[in-house]
Amino acid sequence: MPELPDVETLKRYVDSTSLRQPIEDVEIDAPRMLRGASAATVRDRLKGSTFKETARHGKYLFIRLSKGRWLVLHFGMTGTLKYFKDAEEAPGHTHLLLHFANAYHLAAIWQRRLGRIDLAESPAAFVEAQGLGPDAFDPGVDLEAFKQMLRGRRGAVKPALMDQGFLAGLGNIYSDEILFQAGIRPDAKAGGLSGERMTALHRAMQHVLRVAIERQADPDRLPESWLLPRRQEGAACPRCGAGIKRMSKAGRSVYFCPKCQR
DNA sequence: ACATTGACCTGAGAGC
DNA sequence: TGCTCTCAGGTCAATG
Repeated sequence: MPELPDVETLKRYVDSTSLRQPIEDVEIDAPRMLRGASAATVRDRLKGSTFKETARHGKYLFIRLSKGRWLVLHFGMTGTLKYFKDAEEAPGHTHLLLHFANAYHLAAIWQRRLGRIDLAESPAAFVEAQGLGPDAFDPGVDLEAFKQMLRGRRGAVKPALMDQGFLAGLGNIYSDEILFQAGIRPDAKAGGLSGERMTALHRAMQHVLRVAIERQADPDRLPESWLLPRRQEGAACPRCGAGIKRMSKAGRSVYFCPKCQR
């Protein structure tokens, strides 16, 4: 699930459910997912805090705690959040569970344990320490900045888009979608794209992210004209009807239309 | 600098 | 039904 639009949706979910509620108790069972702060430190910091505000950078969600510092969550491939009332509703694979004073609960769930829980002084400090590039949806990444960044890359365009140190937030699914909408082959050289194609790529990136966020990153609500609902080998390209191709690259599947993307 | 591979985890779906 | 195999929206380290 969690690429930039999914994490933005989770951020808004926290905003609409969990702000300003005192946290009365905390359960953590996530040894491998804690890399910076220990479970005890995270628990102490959360317990008795409220959530003051949220922020997002790339695929990371940050939540400012009233006792100071920010909770950092990364959702890996299967992570998500659930806010609920009845304790019996606690989902399986919950690795962080907060009990609010209003008797509601917030569960952070990772079916596969690929994810991260941490504390940071600030989102900016974390982004710096982690070596993340600018957020892909940041207006500061305007066309000129984007072109400048691409020109410095020698490799293929898809790995560049997915490189969190280059641009933060895009993963396998959305980078395929953006390249599809821009009409660019995933294995085209990033730095060798014409100015026109870089412009198309930038426009597609903005468009895909904006629409996906508007639709709460729900695959069932994304436009039929997108590649996303047909990411399977041989499916009909929504634009030209040709068969969608699948390639394996760096251990991940790449889907594209060989006719529309050149 | 860049690309590839395997490891980390668990579950779903396909094929037999 | 049950087994085995492959794959899944991410990242990191190690290797060519």
